Amino acid sequence: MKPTDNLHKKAANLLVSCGLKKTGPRLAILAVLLEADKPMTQEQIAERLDPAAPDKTTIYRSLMKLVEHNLVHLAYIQERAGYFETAHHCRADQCHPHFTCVQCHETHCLHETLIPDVKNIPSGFIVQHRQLRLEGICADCQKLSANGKDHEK
Amino acid sequence: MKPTDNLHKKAANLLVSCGLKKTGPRLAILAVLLEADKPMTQEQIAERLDPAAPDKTTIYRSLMKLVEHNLVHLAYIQERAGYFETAHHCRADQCHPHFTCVQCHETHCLHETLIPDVKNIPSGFIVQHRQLRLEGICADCQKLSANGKDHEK
DNA sequence: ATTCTAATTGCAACTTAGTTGCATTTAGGA
DNA sequence: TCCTAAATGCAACTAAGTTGCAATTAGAAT
Repeated sequence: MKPTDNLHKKAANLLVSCGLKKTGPRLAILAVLLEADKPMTQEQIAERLDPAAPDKTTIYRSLMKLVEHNLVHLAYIQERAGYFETAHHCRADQCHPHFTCVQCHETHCLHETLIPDVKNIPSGFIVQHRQLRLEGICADCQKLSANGKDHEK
Repeated sequence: MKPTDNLHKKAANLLVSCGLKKTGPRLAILAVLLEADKPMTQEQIAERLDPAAPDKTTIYRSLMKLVEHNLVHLAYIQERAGYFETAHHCRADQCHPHFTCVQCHETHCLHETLIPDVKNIPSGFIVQHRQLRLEGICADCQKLSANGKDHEK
């Protein structure tokens, strides 16, 4: 049994549980996102699926449907491109935070990190969801700096 | 003394304090952002400055310079457009959170709300800055719902 | 005040992520 | 197997933001 089979089965279950049709593009896209377990752009998904990738329009429309049914989230936008990820380990009131390194611009999911409650919210606002982005220096870039190597762009 | 004069003076001081040239476009753009005290797009800035608005390229380049020198932040991206705001009441390690209403899609700055410290960050990551986005229902939309008026799109 | 130069501006052409309209195909219930 | 609403693919489009370059200008040097 190929590992892909598992992912497709998982993807199929997720689609069914939302009452969505199990179409080829949706299964493929969801499987890719489940396997990657990190945010991806439409383009990256297409590359991953090459040469059998669905049309770009279909990918976008599929992603929208999946977001609509809460199977996928738009995690963040970087360089004008949206990054999507599966929502299967997110809570209703928060996803995990995302950490972006200011040197190498890589973004990491902090699956284990909880977003703390926020105090002092002005009255009148009902908060349903919180999203946290962190910036700083990742381990790799710290090592590079420690080695005396400057690697500015 | 027109209120605009104050803003221009403030803007001029900020530019000088960063060693930036006091050019017409920069003064105008900064003054607009200082006056609005909320995030604006390039287009909104241009509208505000109409008919004497600088070229769109100039606005973008000015904003980039201002961001570079930490006078302005890219607060968030919505509908594929970047929203910029003055950084003059932000701390180095965090800005204020932004609250977006899921019904009317208005975004509000929560200037008084602090972003709490985050626990459980995997070792290896040095966090320099945190950014929080909140989603929920704003006071206006709560009132509308209470009045029994459905105003879905 | 005048001169000089690097920085800034404006314009036009471009890039590209994402969208729209429409004809064709298909999933899945009847 | 039939049927229909939903989904797909393609081509044309939209619009935010970028790039190259020639003309202008802020502000330091003279």
